[in-house]
Amino acid sequence: MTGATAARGRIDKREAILNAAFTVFARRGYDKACVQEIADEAGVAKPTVYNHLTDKETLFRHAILAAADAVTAENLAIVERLRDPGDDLSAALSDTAYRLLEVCAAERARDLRRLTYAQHANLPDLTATVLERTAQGVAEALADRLARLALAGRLRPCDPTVAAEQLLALLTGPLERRSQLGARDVPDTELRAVAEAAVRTFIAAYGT
Amino acid sequence: MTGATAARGRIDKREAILNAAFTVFARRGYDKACVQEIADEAGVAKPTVYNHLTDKETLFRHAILAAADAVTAENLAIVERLRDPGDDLSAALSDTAYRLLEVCAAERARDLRRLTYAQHANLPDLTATVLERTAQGVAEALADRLARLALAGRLRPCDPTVAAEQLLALLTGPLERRSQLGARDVPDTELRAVAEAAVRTFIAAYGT
Amino acid sequence: MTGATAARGRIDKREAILNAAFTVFARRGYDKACVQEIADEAGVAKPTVYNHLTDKETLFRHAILAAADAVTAENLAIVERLRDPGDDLSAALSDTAYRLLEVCAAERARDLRRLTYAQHANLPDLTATVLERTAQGVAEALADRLARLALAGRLRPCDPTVAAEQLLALLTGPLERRSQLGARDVPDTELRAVAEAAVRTFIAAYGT
Amino acid sequence: MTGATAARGRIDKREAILNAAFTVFARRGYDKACVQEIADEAGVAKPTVYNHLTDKETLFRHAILAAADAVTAENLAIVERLRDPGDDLSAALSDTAYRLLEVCAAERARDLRRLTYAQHANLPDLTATVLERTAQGVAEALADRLARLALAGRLRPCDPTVAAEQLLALLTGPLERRSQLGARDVPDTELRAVAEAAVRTFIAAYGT
DNA sequence: TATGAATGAGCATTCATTCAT
DNA sequence: AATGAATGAATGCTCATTCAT
Repeated sequence: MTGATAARGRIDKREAILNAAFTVFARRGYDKACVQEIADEAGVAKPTVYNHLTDKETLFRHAILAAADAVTAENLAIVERLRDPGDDLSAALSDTAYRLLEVCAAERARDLRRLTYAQHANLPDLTATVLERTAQGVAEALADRLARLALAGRLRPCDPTVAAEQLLALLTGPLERRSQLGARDVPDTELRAVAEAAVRTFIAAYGT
Repeated sequence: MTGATAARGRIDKREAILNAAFTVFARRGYDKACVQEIADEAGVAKPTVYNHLTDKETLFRHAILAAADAVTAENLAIVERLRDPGDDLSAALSDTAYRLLEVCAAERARDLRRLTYAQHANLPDLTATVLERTAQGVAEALADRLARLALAGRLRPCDPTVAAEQLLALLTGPLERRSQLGARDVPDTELRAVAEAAVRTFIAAYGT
Repeated sequence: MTGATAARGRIDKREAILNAAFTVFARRGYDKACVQEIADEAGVAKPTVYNHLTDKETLFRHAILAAADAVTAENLAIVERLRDPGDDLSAALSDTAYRLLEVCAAERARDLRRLTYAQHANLPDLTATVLERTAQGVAEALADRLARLALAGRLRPCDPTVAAEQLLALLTGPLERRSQLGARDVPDTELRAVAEAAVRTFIAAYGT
Repeated sequence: MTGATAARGRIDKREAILNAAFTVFARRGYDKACVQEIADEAGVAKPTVYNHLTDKETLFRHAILAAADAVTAENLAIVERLRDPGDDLSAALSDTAYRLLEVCAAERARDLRRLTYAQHANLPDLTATVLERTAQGVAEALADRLARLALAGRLRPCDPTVAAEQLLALLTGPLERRSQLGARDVPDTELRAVAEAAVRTFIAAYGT
């Protein structure tokens, strides 16, 4: 067996632990989650968890950040598609909007949001970091796209940061209320409706 | 001592406990908050807390609901003012918007939001109840006002529920991002800017 | 039941815990002793131990100091008898010496010594305090007696501190070696022999 | 590389481990010392420690015994010098006494004493062995010298075992009290004073 | 032989909750 | 009604020890 394989095994185990941690934290919340349960979920012994991640807190931070990066990657890929919106801008935006909602409504994003939010009192810096890596990043990427569209005359001249912020608000606000902060699964049709409504309002305000 | 006075004393004590509970829960989070600290904060002995409120969970529920009702009352009062918007609709909406933001940005509302959100995994029904009593109620009240305005021809005909939802989203979404989910105090001028931007977009989409 | 009785109960429990603690610490050593075993020995629940004594370390300190005070009281009472030595000084000293050896050879004193000594690396201040309260105190009391005896012409003029120190050394040194640092019970006749030899040497050096 | 060299390397590593062990045990005490720290101190991996020494306990025993032998060798060499005391017996004894005190006051001897003593409850046989190899051996060697001196008429006829025991007691007793069981470094002048006083008393009792 | 990685067992400490007063 | 005291149940974390390489 090669050293590379062994290293791979180590990394796999670490990843397994982080995944298990996210799962369990999402299931129980930070405080009620116990390291033993995470270890069980990951199929390792408790001290192995500590060997890899020091601390319950460290474990939490890494699990959260990993999830945040995954969610962000998905969202950025979606926004990126707006680089080439085609002829029907409204349709392109609706598509983007719907896809973003899909990601946000998915379990991982909801759990991530909830867990981060919940620990704000104890781990204030984590909130900031996560926000930066998720919402902020996506908002900026979207602002970039909107700026280009405005420059191309397909949107009225505007502050692209505010425009992006508002478009995202029009998506996530209604989503949150309808999902009851993630308690309820929002059916696909409703997702689509929210996306349509958001884009309609957005175009009314920012379209040419 | 009259019976009424005694009863008053009892009620006062209960209220003191609930206030203390909200304070401590906000400070530490549900799990890290311990009943002893709440008792101390309320100036009573631990068993007294149990005498009045049975359970840590019950205590939490009541403390949260009391805060929710207080916040809602404030918000409803603000929305109510839209019943008589005066000549300048845009100005009236901006005023309403700004005042709502003020309430949402205030500590109590932020704590309420955070605490509720955080316990979603453990107390799912509480999330629903709080949502109903706060956001939902305010959204409906706002929808009522918008419906009247549309009927009066001061807004274009529209689904008032969606309109209200979107106006609120345009307020709370940007607020949350700017406050970093409540981590940072948003200065008054920024609050005003968010309100203006929201109303501008809203009027563009729904104005006549 | 009166308040006094209740308070008594509280104090009794505290004392029971301290006694149990000393017993268990003596049996297992500081680190190997576990609080659960102490609680069991005292017939209380583990948290009760913590209610009364905060900490494993605090528990240890108090248990040790209580034992130290008890041992010291015994020794001081013995030394005190030298205040009235009677006609045969040598006999009086032998009696004192033997009684001191008895105390030092007894289990409690041996355990105390061992436990204190053992934790010196971790709790250096405790060593000092215990030494002060035991050896130091007894040495001083003995020096007082010897000073009076010298003054009365029954011992040759000398530094009573050194004399006391040496007399004690002549007792404890051989005792320790013979008991193998407390491992072996030294039979009474050996105790007596050590006392005799010590006093003989002492009188040879300090007698008139 | 010759087999001998390899063997040497092996032995060196073993010695390094034993030294590291003694250092760490002295620093932390038996229970608080952890094998990892010893391995680090020795510059080897943890399993290597186990390969060489089986057990934490075995490791402890060997480390202690090695130190005991070293201390004893020093002490025996000192006592040996009494074989040729010169004209001034008192001076020769004082010199011996002072040198013995120096060794006993040194860190290694103190640590050895403390560690052995501390583990008496758990490793009773070790106490006995160490005592035999150190105090006992030295006491016997000293008794041999004293016997010869008595035979040569330079000391009064006496039981040399008791005489040796008492001389040693007059040295170590005061030393321990003054060093607070090893907590405090005893300055050289005090060491000398103790030695002088001990020899003075000894000569008074046993001189011719 | 030497080691990186994994684990079983154990322990201090905390806390919600309940009695007895 | 209010409280001081007591407790059962958990949980984070450490460490001696062992595999697999």
